[in-house]
Amino acid sequence: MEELNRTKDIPTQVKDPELVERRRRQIADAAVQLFIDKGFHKTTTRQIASAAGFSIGSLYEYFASKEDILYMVCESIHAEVERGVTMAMSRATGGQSALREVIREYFMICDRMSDFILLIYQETQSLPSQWQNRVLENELRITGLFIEALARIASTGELPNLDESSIELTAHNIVVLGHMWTFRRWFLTRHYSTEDYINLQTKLILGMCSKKTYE
Amino acid sequence: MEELNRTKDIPTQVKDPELVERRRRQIADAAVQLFIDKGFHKTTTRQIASAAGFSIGSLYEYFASKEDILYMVCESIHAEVERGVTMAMSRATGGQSALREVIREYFMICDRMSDFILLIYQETQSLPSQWQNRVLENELRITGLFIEALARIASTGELPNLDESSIELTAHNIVVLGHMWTFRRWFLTRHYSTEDYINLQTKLILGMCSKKTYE
DNA sequence: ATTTTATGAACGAGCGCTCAGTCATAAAGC
DNA sequence: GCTTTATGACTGAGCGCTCGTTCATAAAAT
Repeated sequence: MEELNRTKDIPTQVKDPELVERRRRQIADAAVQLFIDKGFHKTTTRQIASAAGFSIGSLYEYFASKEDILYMVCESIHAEVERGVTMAMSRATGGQSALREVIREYFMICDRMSDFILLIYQETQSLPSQWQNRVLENELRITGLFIEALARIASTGELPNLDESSIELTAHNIVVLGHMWTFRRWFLTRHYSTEDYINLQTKLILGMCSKKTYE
Repeated sequence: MEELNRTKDIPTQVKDPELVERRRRQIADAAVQLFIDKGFHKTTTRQIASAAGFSIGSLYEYFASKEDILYMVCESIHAEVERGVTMAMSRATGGQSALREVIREYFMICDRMSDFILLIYQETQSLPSQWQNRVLENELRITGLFIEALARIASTGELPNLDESSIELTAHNIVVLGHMWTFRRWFLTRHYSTEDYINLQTKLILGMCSKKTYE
């Protein structure tokens, strides 16, 4: 889980910035697991402090509120997802199969980060609204990566019947169908392996993009 | 919002069953709005009672716990969605365009019930686990309606290249892409009207179902 | 010696839930 | 018909407790 510049905005009492970053990461790593296991509201600040290996007092040297901790957790999660997607895209070769590869990598990230992504779905609403917006912006930025990738592929002449609007919506669809693997996991894993899911969804998504439509 | 037989399982002190039903509906209607506005955890039992026009004491004559109220709210929401989908399906004519119609009706339901569907995504985790399972079963039953509908259409020879697995996953996709309109509303409404969204998604989903695939 | 960081007891607001009591209505007794 | 008793829906002050947060103090670092 990675520290972000964004978290500069969270106020602290402590002077040494390097220490702040180290401790915050320590706290966030402890908190995220508790949030996943019990939810934000049922996790107490004392539990977070002790899981991170500090006193409750110290915790409040590094964060001004419990919600700040949640915010940092959400930021870290999105940062990791974004990092993964960006890497996958820079690795991907061009053309039609680039899309397959990117989808595969993205779905693998969703698989690996299931619990974390689910947490964002469930607890974003618990954030103060200015931070809710930040989290939604993150979601949008990640979707934007897919829009760019699709546009790049479309500009090479593949995906002939996708206009701009369709490209944008398809990007959202891909992102959300990745999330679907996380929030319908309880059911989907009974019927599909990760591989099956990726292959089948890839087939369906490519069907979305690359053919004549009924009008 | 509709009362369900399912809620028989919720215990009560009150003898008259008709009164129980009336009062519970009254409480649920008040509670759902509070839950949507402030979330389950930030809504207090006193607020629910007073919004329903009772004392806190009475509230506990009809429900044994705050979580019971959330459970009933979730059940009512799913009941209404299921009712809508079932009606749409019985109305739908046969053939290719039946799918279009059903998707349209379902997406309209999602539009109308946005806040409610979002609530289920956010607060199902706050339920005791046996009731969580009930809610997930509801979600599955609704998906099942789409599986049946797709199977019916496929059996007429339309949708040639959908095997059983693809039909099932496509049903999940349709359900979730309807939900997407609710949980990405903050962004999607900036770019698409409800009509645009339905038309574009319908085009993309039909693309999923009805064409040769790349292998 | 002074500044910075760490501690955990203490605080008090707020929570879900209870329960002794009220009161309108209905049944029973006369 | 009138009085008494029984019923059960309804009330709300208050209990017991948990929680996020603070702050006086100690320890460590410089």
